[in-house]
Amino acid sequence: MALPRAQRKDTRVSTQPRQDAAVARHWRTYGPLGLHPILLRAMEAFNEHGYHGTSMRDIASRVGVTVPALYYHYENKQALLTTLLEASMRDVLDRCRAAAAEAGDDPLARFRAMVESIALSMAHRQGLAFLDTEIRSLEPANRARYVALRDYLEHMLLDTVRDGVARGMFTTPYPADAVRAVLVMCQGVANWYRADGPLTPAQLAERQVVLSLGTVGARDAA
Amino acid sequence: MALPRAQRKDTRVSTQPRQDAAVARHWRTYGPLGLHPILLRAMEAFNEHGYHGTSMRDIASRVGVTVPALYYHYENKQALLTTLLEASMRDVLDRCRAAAAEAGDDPLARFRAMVESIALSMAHRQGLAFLDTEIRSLEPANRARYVALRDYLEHMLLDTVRDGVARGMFTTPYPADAVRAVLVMCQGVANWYRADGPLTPAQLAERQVVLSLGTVGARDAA
DNA sequence: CCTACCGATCGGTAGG
DNA sequence: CCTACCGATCGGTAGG
Repeated sequence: MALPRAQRKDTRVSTQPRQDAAVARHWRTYGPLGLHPILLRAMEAFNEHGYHGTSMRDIASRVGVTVPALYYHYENKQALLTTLLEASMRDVLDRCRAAAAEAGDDPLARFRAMVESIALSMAHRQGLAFLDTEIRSLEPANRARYVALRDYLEHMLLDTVRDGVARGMFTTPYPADAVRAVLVMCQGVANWYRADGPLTPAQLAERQVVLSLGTVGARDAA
Repeated sequence: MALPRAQRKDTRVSTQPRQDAAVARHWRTYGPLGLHPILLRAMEAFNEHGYHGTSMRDIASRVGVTVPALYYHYENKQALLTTLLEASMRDVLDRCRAAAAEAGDDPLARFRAMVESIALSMAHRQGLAFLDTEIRSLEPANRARYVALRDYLEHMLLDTVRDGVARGMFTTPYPADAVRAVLVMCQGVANWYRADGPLTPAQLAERQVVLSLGTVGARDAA
């Protein structure tokens, strides 16, 4: 019983090579999602009907396999959701970290790069970003791990904003609230952005950067 | 069959007098919710487990009645959600309109009052505001009505921001995106605000006003 | 014995 | 408003 489980996990990892490769390249580069077909279809179903509104039978029929085939690859429905959400947040986090590292120590350049990277993630990975509304359906332990990742992102951004305030480059009297506002603004992109709309991801990201600079009270904003 | 339905509707209206009375008083005044116990418990359940994750039996047991009793008062589960969401959005809209009217024609005063009223709604009516995450579970016709109300709020705010830009009081190059950002910032309050936390609703609202002024590039922001 | 599944069905619960 | 139920479908698992 223990051996098959380990082997299943190896199967999962080996089916997601593209995503990791794309992340390793550059934070502004987005390749195909590279998700296992089961995860991809689960994501689509969760986004259309929500976690509880999606049946394993629905996911199975989208993939074109039977329900037991789903349980062969993933322990249960909860595992599908938590795998998706964690993969999503880790990707955002990795790219944001890379963007910050590339930008260097200047708070303004750092803040711009971080917000750009987050906004790009929301546009390029909208399907994953939209899943954020389902965190309530995570079991406590899974939610705790997800929230820890999200808090880490928030702290990274807050450190930069506080540094910018200390150096007189940002004027907001409420750095913590401003950071929360910036992140919720970016998250909100997942609700309305359309890839076939008038804005490219890069244009969308630039607008988010400008709006975010205003929110933290950057001197040269607007 | 037609007579009982009409009687049910009368019952619903007659059980919600307090809320309307509170709204009529002043946009900064918030009394008790005054929702029918079934709606109140349904709201709590939807917020804890989501629409599809909530069973009618769960709601019935919270109220202390049987499942068929629920169907006596409301047609089905969908009616509970759409009634809650529409009541919530109408209240926000009414208060925002009152705030705008009281503020007069100056775009800055008008924008401040509107954002304050929306933020106050999010803090005082957090349980209703949080339901916004469930709009996906509305049937098309119900969602259309809700979205129309939300769009009206957005247009009210956008008209004010555009007026402010035209008069040189706001400097944002992206009024529509800024308004969307401001509204999503306010909506985000429902996710993290705690009534037993350090901020009163009034303090929370003032912070949201300051952050929002930065987002639209108000001259005297921050 | 393994893998990658299948057809059928489990105990309970959904909205009505 | 309750008791007594329905057709169907839920998440998950049986043997092979």
